Amino acid sequence: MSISDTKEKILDAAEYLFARRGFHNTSLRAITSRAGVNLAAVNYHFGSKDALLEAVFQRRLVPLNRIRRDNLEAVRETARREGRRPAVDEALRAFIEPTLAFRKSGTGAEDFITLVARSMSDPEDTVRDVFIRHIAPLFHLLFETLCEALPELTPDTVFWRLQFVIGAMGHVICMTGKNYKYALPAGVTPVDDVESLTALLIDFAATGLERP
Amino acid sequence: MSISDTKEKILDAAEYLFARRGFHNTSLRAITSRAGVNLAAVNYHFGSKDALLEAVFQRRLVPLNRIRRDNLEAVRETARREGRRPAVDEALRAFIEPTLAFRKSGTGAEDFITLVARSMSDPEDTVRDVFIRHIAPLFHLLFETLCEALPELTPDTVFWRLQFVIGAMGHVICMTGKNYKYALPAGVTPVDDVESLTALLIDFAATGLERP
DNA sequence: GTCTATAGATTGATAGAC
DNA sequence: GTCTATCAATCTATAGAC
Repeated sequence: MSISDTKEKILDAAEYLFARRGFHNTSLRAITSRAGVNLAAVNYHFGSKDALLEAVFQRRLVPLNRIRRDNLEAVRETARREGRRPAVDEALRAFIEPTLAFRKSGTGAEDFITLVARSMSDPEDTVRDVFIRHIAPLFHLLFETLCEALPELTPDTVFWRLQFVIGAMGHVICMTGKNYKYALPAGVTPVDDVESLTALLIDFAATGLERP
Repeated sequence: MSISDTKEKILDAAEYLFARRGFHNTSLRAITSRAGVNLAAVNYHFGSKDALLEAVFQRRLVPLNRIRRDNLEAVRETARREGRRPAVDEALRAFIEPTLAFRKSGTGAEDFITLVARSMSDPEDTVRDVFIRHIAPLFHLLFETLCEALPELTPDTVFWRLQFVIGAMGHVICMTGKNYKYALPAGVTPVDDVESLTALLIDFAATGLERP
């Protein structure tokens, strides 16, 4: 078995279990058992459990962040070329759409995005720090773009409204995750359709952000 | 030392530590050590660690839910008497204001509301189930009130927009918690003022909910 | 690179003296 | 009700054979 094969198996199993049970509540035994590899393989290939978490984030978040960054910069560039300010809904879409799209990827990425959303409010510093470290530069770019799009608002207002949007997105990601149970009120049909939910969120968020 | 004294001490310590480190990551030894009581006291007074979590929720969530329920029913009653529909921002305020007010209570309730917000997306079923069990009836009442306030929207739309609001509120509760670190962008001043943040959230949420 | 075996520490829970 | 002492299970990490 080649090196990368075992590493990939471990990453897949860790992603699956971290998302469903949490980092601290997932043992290396559970990971290696699910991956079908030896217990000692994690420490051989990654060094420690913490380093494994970092590797799980790295594998998917680096490509995802590249997409989100390219999208955001395209929105700014287009607006600049057309001599107008970037549109709020375009900026939000550049960030939100590729994020929620993980849900319909059909690969283990579905689990990954749940892991990221949960990491945002994880009580453990270890986990939350990994999240913040990976997301901070991108969040900053989104914030700047929205400030350009909404020059009549104070940066403070834009900042907190953006936090509301981040919170809303994180929550629906958790809710639509595999092991989240909630009782739908009578008359409400479950929305399995990622595109509809994305559109609903972007409309809601843009309307709230643009309030005078 | 009386019975209730020891029980209260344990509840205070558990609340503090569960909020900051998470349920699974907090040992009974850490709790009893902080409370200044014997290790065996938790199992004597509460039966198990799970039962202790339930008691921590009970102590503060029962009174809080009574306030939120009374507020919501007052909003409906006033609207009915005046022959109009309930206002969206009034309904939101009835729910959000007493929740965020925990932050400035000066007691351990500050920690408690962080614990609740984090429980919403906790990876462990044990924790999330306690949250859902306590919040479900109240969420249902808020949902119904908003459906009355927004009869031109489908229940599906109201449901998901309300979820966005819940997510936004939970996220700012986590963010303003004691041990949450984040880098403020240049030009943004930290908002310590709970009232301002509450108003900002209600305005944002009402605007998004009322979108046609 | 993969495996077994185990060290070393921590956990929730309980038995039994006082 | 409170305490000490301890059990049995779990955990991460590593040493060393193959």
